[in-house]
Amino acid sequence: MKSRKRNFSERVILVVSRIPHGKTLTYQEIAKRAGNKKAARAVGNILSRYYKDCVKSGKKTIQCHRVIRSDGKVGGYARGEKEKIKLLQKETPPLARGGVIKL
DNA sequence: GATAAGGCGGTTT
DNA sequence: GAAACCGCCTTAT
Repeated sequence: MKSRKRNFSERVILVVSRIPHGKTLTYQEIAKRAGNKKAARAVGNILSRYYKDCVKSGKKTIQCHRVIRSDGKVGGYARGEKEKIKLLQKETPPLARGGVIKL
């Protein structure tokens, strides 16, 4: 939907794309940065859509696997939560030991 | 501390 | 314009 809320999805994608290597962000944090901290749910939806859209378009995919829940759980993933966890543990050597980091 | 239910915002069809 | 969907969060039991 391209209206005034277009900023939201845009922000979400931007923030997620800005996540540095080895770091993870929570949906809530992203949602908060996007404008609505309560829109964490929408964030996940947007990410999934955007990810699929990227793959479908053959463009570079975003780091959607670096996005986790506030509980420290990976949450969900279009390609499977296991893959997401694997990727996170592989590229997250320092802080997020044993689980994941927040913020 | 863990599990259950409710509510919330945004997108897509 | 309204209903359904989603990768959630928060509060309550």
